[in-house]
Amino acid sequence: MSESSAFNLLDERIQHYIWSEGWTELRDAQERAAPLIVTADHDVIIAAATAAGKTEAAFLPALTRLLQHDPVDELIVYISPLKALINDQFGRLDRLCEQLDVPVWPWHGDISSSTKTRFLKGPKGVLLITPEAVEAMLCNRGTAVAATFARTLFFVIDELHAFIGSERGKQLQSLLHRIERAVGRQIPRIGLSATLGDMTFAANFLRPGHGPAVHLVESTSDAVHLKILIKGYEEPAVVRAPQPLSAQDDEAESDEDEPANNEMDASTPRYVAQHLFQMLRGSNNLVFPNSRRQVEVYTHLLTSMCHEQHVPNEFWPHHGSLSKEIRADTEAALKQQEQPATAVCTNTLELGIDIGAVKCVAQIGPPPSVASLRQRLGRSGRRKGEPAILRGYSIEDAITDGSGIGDQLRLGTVQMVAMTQLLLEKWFEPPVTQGLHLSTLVQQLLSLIAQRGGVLAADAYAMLCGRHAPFAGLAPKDFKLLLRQLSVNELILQDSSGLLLHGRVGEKFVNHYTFYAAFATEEEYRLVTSSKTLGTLPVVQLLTAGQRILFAGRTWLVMEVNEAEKTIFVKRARGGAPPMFAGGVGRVHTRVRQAMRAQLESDQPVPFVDLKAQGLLNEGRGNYRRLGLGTRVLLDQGQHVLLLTWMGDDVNEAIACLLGQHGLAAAADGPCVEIQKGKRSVAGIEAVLRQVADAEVPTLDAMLAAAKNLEREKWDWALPQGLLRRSYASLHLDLDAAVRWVRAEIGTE
DNA sequence: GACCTGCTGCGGCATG
Repeated sequence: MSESSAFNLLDERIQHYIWSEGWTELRDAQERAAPLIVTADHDVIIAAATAAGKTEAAFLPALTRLLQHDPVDELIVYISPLKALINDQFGRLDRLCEQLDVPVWPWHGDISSSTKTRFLKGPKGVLLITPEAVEAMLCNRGTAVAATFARTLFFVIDELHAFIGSERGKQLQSLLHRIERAVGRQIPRIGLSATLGDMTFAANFLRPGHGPAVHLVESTSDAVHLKILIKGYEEPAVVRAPQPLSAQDDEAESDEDEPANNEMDASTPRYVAQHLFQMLRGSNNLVFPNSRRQVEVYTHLLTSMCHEQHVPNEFWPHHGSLSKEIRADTEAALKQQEQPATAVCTNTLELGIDIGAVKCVAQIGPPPSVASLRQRLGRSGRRKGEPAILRGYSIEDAITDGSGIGDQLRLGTVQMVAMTQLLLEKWFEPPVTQGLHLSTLVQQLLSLIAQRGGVLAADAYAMLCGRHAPFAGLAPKDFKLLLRQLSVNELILQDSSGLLLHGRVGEKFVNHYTFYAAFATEEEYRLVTSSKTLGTLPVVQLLTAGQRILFAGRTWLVMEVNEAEKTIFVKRARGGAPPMFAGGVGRVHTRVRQAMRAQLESDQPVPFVDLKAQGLLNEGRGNYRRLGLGTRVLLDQGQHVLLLTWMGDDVNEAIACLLGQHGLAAAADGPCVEIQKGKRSVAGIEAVLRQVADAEVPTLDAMLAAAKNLEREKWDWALPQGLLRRSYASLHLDLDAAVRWVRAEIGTE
C-alpha cells in the first residue's frame, strides 16, 4: 500500500482508516482519481461498471481536502437521485466521518426538520441531498443560499447517467448553476457514473460549455465471461369466448371458483414460468418481464408453483407501485444468505441499491434498450470466476390469416437477437443530451423568482439562458414570448418597476410541495387491505367493488373504492387479473433497427438461441424474402400502406410528420411508417412520396402545425405553441435523418 | 403496447 502514490496523498487519519478496514490496495479508479480531486480545482467524472469503489474514489481525496482546515469549516455536497442511496451512503460515510470528526447530514423528504435546522446553523461537513430537496432550499430559504453554500468544496453527483436526458437532469444542471452564481465562483463537480461509451456526452452534461476540460477517470473493468441462451415460444391461436365488457356484469358471489379472467390460463407464460421455476430455484436471480403487469403475472405463476409443490417460496415481486414495505421484503430476501431468492422486477432493481450478486438474469421479451440490457446483466457474474448468465424468453403469437407484418417477421424475436448481438459487440444507445426541456425552464424561472423575491427579466435571462447556462441558446425574443405566455397563464406578472413576480396561479403552484419535482406524475389510488397498504394504482383504470385483481403476486377482491380518500380496499380471494398501469411506448434506436434488418437478411444460424427460437427466426427470414423486403420499401396492406424504413422511432416519427405536411395521414409504427390510403392508390402515394423527397425542408412550425398532444413534460402546458413544438422535436424527432432517408430511398435524382 | 425518481411549513394537539 505504501507504494501507492494516491495513498500517500490522503490524510493520515484516512490512511489509518484504510489500514483498519484491512484494504490491501486501492482500486484503479481510486488510484487515478485521488490526485485530480485533492487539489479541488478540476471537474472529474469517475466511471466504472459497478458502484463498488466509486464513492470512495471521490470521498477519500475530497475528505482529505476538507480536513486541511482544522477545525472543519467547509462543505461537500453529495447529490443522489434516490433517497435509498442517501440512506445507504449515510451508513457507509458516517462510520468513516465519525473518526474524522466530520459531520454527515442526510437531507431528503423523510429526514426530520430538526436535523435540517441543525445543519443550517453550521453548514459544514458532508451534505447528502436529493435535487428536489435542493430545489426546496432555494425556493424557501433563498436569502440564506449564498451563506449556506459559500464554503462548498465540491459537488459530488452520484449515478450521473441516471440524470442525463431528463427534465430532472436539466433541473440538476440549473440548481448547480444557480448555487455557483449565488456564491460567485465555480465549485468543482465530481460525477460518478456507469460507463457510458463516449464519455464526452457526460462531460458536457456535467459542465455545460466546458465539457472538454472535464477530467475522465474510466475504470478498466475485467472482461466477464458471458453465457447467453434465448428460448423461443409460440402462443397457440385460440378462439376465445367474448369477454364481458364490464366487471359489473358479473355477480360477485356466484363465481367464487371461476378465475376472473383468462390471462392466467394462457399456456405460454405458464411454460415460461415452469422453465424459470426449474432453472432458477436454489440460487439468487433477477427476472425482468418488462412491465409491472407482467411482473404480477409471473410472480403469481411462480409462487403458485412453489405452493403446489409444497416447497418454500423463492419468488418475490418488485416494482414502483408496490409499497415500500413489500419492496423492502423483496430486497431483504435477496440480501440474506440463508434462503435462495429470485426477484421478478421492473427497472427498480436496475439502479444503485445494493442487492448482492445474482447468478442469472432472465429477460422475458425484448429489453427496452441495449443500454438497459447491459445494466441488467451487470447484476450477474459479479463474483470472481463466475460467468454472467442471460436467459432470454421470446414469445410469439401463432401466425394466422389476419397476422400483421410484425408477427410475420417475428419482430420480437428478431429484436431480442439483434439487441443481444449489439450487447456482445459492446454497443449501446448513447445518452440523449439534445433535449431542450423547456418545461423545466418554466419551473426554474418560478423557482428563481421565489429565491430572490422577484427578479428582473434581463437578470433571469442571463441566469438561465446566458452563456454556459442550462438553457443557453434560447434567443431573447423566445424568452420574451415565454414570459408573455406565462403572464397570460397568470403564472407570473411584471410590476411597475419591471420586476417579475409570481402571478395568482404561479403563487399557488410554488407554495405547494409538489412544485419541487421537475417531472410529472399521474394521480394514484392507494390499495389497502385490512392490515396494510399494498401499494398504489394509477387512475387510468378505476376498479369497482366486486372486481378481482392480481397485485403484489396475490389475488384480491375489491371491497370498496373511496374516491374522496383515493383508496381502494381489498381482501384476499381466489382469481384475479393483473391491473392496467399507464405508460407510453419505449423508443428503439436506428442502430437496433438496422441490426434487426441485417438479422432478417442473414441465413446464418444464431449461436445463442434454442431450436424453437431459431425456427421462429427462420420463419421471419422466410417471410422477409417472400415479401421481397430486401429491395422493397412499400407494402400494400389494403386499408393502408407500410413504408419500411428500418430506422429508429425518432426518424420514423419525423417522416410521418413530413408526409402529413403533404396531406398523407401517417404514423410511425415499429420499423415502418403506416400510411392511410384514403382514396389514393399505391401509385398515388408513391407520387406524393416523390413530392416530399423533392420539396424544401419545411419549418418545424409548419410540420407540427396540425400536431396535437405534444405535451409530455410537467410544465409543457404553460409553453407558447412554438416553444412547445421545439421542445418536443428536440427530444422526439430526428428531422435531418428523416429528410436524408426520404431523399436517398424515394428521391428522383 | 414502458419503466423510474421526489416533496415544505406550519397549525393543532398531546406529552413531559
